[in-house]
Amino acid sequence: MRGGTVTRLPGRLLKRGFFEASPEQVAPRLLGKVLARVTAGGVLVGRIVETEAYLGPHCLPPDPAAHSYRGPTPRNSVLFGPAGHAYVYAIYGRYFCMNISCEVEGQAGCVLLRALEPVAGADEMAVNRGLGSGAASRQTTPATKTYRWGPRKVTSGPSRLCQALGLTRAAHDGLDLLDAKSALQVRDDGYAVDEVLVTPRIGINKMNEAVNWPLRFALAGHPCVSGAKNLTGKRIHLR
DNA sequence: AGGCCGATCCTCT
DNA sequence: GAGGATCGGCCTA
Repeated sequence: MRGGTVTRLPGRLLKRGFFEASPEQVAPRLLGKVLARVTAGGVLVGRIVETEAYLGPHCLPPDPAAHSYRGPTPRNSVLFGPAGHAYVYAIYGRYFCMNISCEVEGQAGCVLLRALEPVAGADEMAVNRGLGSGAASRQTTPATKTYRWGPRKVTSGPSRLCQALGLTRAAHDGLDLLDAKSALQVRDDGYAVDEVLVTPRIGINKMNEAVNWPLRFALAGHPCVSGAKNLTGKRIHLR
């Protein structure tokens, strides 16, 4: 079953060391792990099915697409702190995106969460998205390939997943994701990942070399990966 | 099914 | 003062 109300957190917390590494390493390894938000009424859980790596300014060459590219600012300060913390920022005046800080304290670098698969609390997620309760389990229309409903409409996209889990900068930026008392946690429930799709990042369009860097990772063939296109790339197996 | 466009406001220069 | 790590609606077909 999927989407029912749950109060128990699945699996176990990840270790700090998991995130004290290059985002390029962390991003693919994060696939299959779960993001859990503890609310007053229960727990919203989504499996991470799509990520992107953003490299810190200490890297050579540095990553011009990263928010940390020009060094610490009030907004991105979490990125320069310890690993395993949430960096939530507002974009286009209406949306939020969520990242997880990587590297040791003092170095920036992060992983952007681009898509989840609802695991628990799917109905509440659908309501948070402004869709009807039950939208996550409602069938889509395969004939036209247009996803009017279904889990894809609920948590597929970096700002959609924030809306689904009710994540905001005010409430969640800077939270430690590896603390059992935290309202937002990343956990491992033993889900085994097979094939990983690797492509360039989405929305990085400026004329620089970083446009083509293969830093987007997704569970190959998973229906909740964002975008109907952008699915071409090499496929790898994690070692 | 794919492309374009506007919304909307915060952040940094 | 410019420009977003986006989204959804509307257009063409």
